[in-house]
Amino acid sequence: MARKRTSPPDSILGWPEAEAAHVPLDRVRILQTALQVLDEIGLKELSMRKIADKLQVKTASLYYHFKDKEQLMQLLSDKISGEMVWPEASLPWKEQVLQWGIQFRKVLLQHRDAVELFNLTIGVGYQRLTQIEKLYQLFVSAGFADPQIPWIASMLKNYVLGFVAEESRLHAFAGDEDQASFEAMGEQYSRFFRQLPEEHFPNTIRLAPHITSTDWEKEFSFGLSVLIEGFSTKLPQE
Amino acid sequence: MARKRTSPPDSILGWPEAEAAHVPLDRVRILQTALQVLDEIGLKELSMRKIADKLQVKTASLYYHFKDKEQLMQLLSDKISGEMVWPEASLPWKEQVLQWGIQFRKVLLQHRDAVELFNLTIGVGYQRLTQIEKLYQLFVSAGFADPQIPWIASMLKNYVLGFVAEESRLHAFAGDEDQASFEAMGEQYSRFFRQLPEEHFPNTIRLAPHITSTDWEKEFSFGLSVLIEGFSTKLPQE
DNA sequence: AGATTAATCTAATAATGTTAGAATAATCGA
DNA sequence: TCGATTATTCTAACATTATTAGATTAATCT
Repeated sequence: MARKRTSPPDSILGWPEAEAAHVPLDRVRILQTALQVLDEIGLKELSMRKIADKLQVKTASLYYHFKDKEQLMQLLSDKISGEMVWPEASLPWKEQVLQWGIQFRKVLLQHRDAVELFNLTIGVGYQRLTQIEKLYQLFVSAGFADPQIPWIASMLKNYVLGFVAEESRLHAFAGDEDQASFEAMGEQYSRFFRQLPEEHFPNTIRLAPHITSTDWEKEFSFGLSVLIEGFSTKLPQE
Repeated sequence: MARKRTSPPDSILGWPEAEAAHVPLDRVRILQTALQVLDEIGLKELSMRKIADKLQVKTASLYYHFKDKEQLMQLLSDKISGEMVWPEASLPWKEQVLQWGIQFRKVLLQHRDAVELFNLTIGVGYQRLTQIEKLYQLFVSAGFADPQIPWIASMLKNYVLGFVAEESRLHAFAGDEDQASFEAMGEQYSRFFRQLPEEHFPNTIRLAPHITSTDWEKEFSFGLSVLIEGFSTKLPQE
């Protein structure tokens, strides 16, 4: 894994790889590998040491580039946010909301524990602010009243975050080893419901099949539709 | 803070306080004081050591009663959930949803960092399961279709969690020292918006006044109303 | 080449969750 | 009431964490 630098490899003179020995650190490169580490071992295991190790650098060096771990995580969440793809501004607003939600969910699912990271940090970075700005823009042009726009935008954002949180929580609950264990997942999960005392949780038990074998795509767009319809009722008539 | 036990205080003979020296530990008492500690110093500072200290007990003793910190936090969130007050089942379902949301938010605001605690643990405890069970019951009697009930209930729960998360996050952002610094809070908060580059965040800046001086009660019931209206559109006609 | 700044490392600190095994307290059977 | 058994709590250690001060090396500029 770690490449030795004592005896440089026999390579053509001036070949770039030769003196790529110790590339200096910078925020971008640190965040890059931090994201890699996150994807590999998850948020709970993500530590300054592990990031530094992967960079072949001592832990303390990171503190020259970041105030503390919180700032690093802050910027990490911002980097992830930067992967957002914006919906076409020409589309009707309902379609735009739909696309925004789909894209946001996609980004969150792309990186391990991304939701937890988002919930742990405040969205004051450039990318995350832009994300909200775009939402505001969307609802402004849809004709919503100014005071309600931040409320609506917040609801939409929180819906996606909450949804993906639950989605990946259940993935973890069922054991994340194989992705082929789709069967076993439903099994282990619904075993939990079966052991509940029937007299206290009649509805939970009766609805269990619908919970354990939910179609995430369907559930997600159902929720978006609920929100969009709900928003519509608050749209001022003209 | 810690009371010495070497020389018992001069007190009337047989006075109860005298031999209240070492009450044995049990889950209930530990969780009680854990909740106290949480309210005093917050989730980030909550440690096994601090809980044990308050109980005048060594840290390791807690591990006789709990598997690990996660289980303790798990049951702690469950205890908080137990403070829920359920809405009257005789009320119309829309009113019940409203009351459920209001009560849940109230409970979450009652304890420091309760939302973060809820987000960090999975809701498989008795009280939290009951909370969901009640929601299911509510939507069943309202006449919703079975497959959608878990979806709707999840949305409602996540809305309250997301809302209170944001609410208390902004409290913290503005400095939680004085509760009298309601003015200063808006000030420090809106200073943040003023320093944003105008060309990139026109909407955010224009809407800033509505964000910094939002009426939380109004915003909360607005959101509940959006959800209720949205749910209504999914109600099967009969 | 010499001096100044930038970047990284060494080494230490305080705090965390957790565990094995010793010591104590409580309980129960005779 | 004694002895043995079980239930709790403590002692003492481990490994890991984030963070910092100050020494050391590398890079840059005059």
